[in-house]
Amino acid sequence: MPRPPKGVTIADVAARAGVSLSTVSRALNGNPTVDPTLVAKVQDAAAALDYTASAVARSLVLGRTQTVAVVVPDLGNPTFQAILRGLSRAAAADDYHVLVADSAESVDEERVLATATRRRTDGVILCAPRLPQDELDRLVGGLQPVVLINRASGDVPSVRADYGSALTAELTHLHALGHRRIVFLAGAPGSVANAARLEAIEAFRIAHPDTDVTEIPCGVDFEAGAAAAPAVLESDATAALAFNDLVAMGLLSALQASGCRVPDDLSVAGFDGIPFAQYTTPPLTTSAVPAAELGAQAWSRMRELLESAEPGHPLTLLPELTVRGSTGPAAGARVS
Amino acid sequence: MPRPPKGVTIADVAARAGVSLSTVSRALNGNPTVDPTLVAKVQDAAAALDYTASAVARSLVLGRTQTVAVVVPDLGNPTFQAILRGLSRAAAADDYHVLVADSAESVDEERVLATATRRRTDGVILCAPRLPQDELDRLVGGLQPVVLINRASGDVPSVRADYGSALTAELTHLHALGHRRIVFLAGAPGSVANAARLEAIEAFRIAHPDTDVTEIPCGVDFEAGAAAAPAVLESDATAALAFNDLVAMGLLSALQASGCRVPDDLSVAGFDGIPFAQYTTPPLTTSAVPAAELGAQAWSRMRELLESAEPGHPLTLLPELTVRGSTGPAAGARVS
DNA sequence: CTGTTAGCGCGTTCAA
DNA sequence: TTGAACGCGCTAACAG
Repeated sequence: MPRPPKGVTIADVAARAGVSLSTVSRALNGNPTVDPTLVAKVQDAAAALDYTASAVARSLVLGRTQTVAVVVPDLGNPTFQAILRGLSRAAAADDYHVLVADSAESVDEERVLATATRRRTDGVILCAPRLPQDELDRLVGGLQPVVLINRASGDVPSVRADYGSALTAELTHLHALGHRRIVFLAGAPGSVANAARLEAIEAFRIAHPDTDVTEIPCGVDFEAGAAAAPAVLESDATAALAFNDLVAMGLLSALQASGCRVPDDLSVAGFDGIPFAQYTTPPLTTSAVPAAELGAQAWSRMRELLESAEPGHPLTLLPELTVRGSTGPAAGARVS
Repeated sequence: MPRPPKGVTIADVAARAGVSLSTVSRALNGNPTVDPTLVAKVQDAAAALDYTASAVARSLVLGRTQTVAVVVPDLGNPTFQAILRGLSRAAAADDYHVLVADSAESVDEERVLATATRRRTDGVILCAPRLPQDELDRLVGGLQPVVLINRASGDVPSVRADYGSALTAELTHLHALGHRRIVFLAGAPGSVANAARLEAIEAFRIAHPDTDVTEIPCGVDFEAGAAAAPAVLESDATAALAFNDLVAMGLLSALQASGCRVPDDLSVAGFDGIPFAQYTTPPLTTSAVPAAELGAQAWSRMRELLESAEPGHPLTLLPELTVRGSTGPAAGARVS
């Protein structure tokens, strides 16, 4: 077997085929103004030399890399994974590549990675829940084309899930079950995802003066949820609403470990609708965020931007309330 | 605020600083043979113009992209996510970028993506469980530098989890609990991951003639596991060993839905040790594959390759048996 | 229809 | 120490 020829260039192909560089370029790029005979010759030569045009050189001359960057807060979180997956597959279908960057839930990294990855790609899709709004506004200017996920900034194309409405739906669900004292396990204080939820809670409080919704600072992962269990038990709440499913799972587990029965003693609801929420015991009531769809739509926006077509209008998807066994009638309501 | 200057080139900086292109290049790259005065001038000019050298142009002239490709079978699978996460963070720490490609569990895609992504990166880290060995052997030649995850080929650097030993440990665990009739829910027929498990099973059969281990064709996800439940129930097995945790979770759920008690009626064990396995009911006995570590080590190998240092010797990590509530004494054994 | 020429934006020789 | 010129590998404009 011939050694895989390193550094075969277009000149080598041209020499072997007995034509000029441009003819090789044209032939290989399907330019119709080339004699079919020569096309065949060129293709043969290219095949024989195992030639493929240097992507970097093409990128330089064409001014585009066929690659987009995606910045996510945590590759370990199923929600962002689903977004990335949907995005990656959609982009691949359009022959685009995806450069990923994990900001490790850090504001600094979100900022740095966005600009760093942008320099070697044609655009960046930003999922940066922690970045303060003013910084985001400032950042996106120098990043274009940009698509935002779960954020907005000026008229930058964006796709988002309506966290507020979804949380309201969950609260309403709990209220209908008779819950009047509810605790909310909050996520990262600075994040917009958390802010959206808090806003919905505030509106709910006003609409339902009979119901007491209190916040407990918590976090975004298993450990945070488990660590919050004592605080939840100490409160006199009959239902706990977690920032996301990971928190809910951690909480659920810790609660049950200390003898608390769910949903008999306490109802627990999550958020995001990760696949695993279906397999806890009891299965988790949650709001199903169509994350993969969000990713695919984000790509769609980016594609339009890259083709300098009108980007689709901002998209807002409504997560679907998914009622499962972890929520039930309020303990108090049952007694009365 | 000045418009973010598009297309500021090194010439613009040179003009503004009143020096030549080469001086700008040298100054910005920290070449010590430049007059400190000029360095300052250049830096000022660059800052004023918000200049950053084109990554593509640098890549072309330097012959390296500071980017590696990672091909994974499914971005939706927690195990590969963990690998990607560990890899991505390790690479980022060394100022490298990561291009991801999701082969969607397809052999064709594994093959195509590997070469396609290689062309725009400095190397590829391949996690391709489906690719037949001969194809893999042929492929890696033209891909170098390459690092393999959970595969081997010639003396290509690789990192892997010892699936065989881990499965043996699980079988031994079940055997010790008195199980003598065990079903194995097999994964993708062609995959090496599956082959490694089957091999371990065969060895176990020989070592334990008293135990009957039968395979049931299954799959690699929730649905496959759930769909296999009837077959598992129809068998007279007292324990089921799933290809991975996803399958185990699907199975667990379907079994319980049809009234089967785990582990009293049937023990269930998974594989991979995904975080969620801890939150099923009962919690899942499994083998914890250090996936993030695998990813980090894969990067480490790649880094050594890129620095043309001696790549570390092939690494094999042993997954740790994690016994939880889903496995218990065999129903039969308990009666006797 | 084909070949020659000129860049894409940068790093790096080679002289000065 | 600095600048001018060359080349990375390729595509596109311009002639022929």
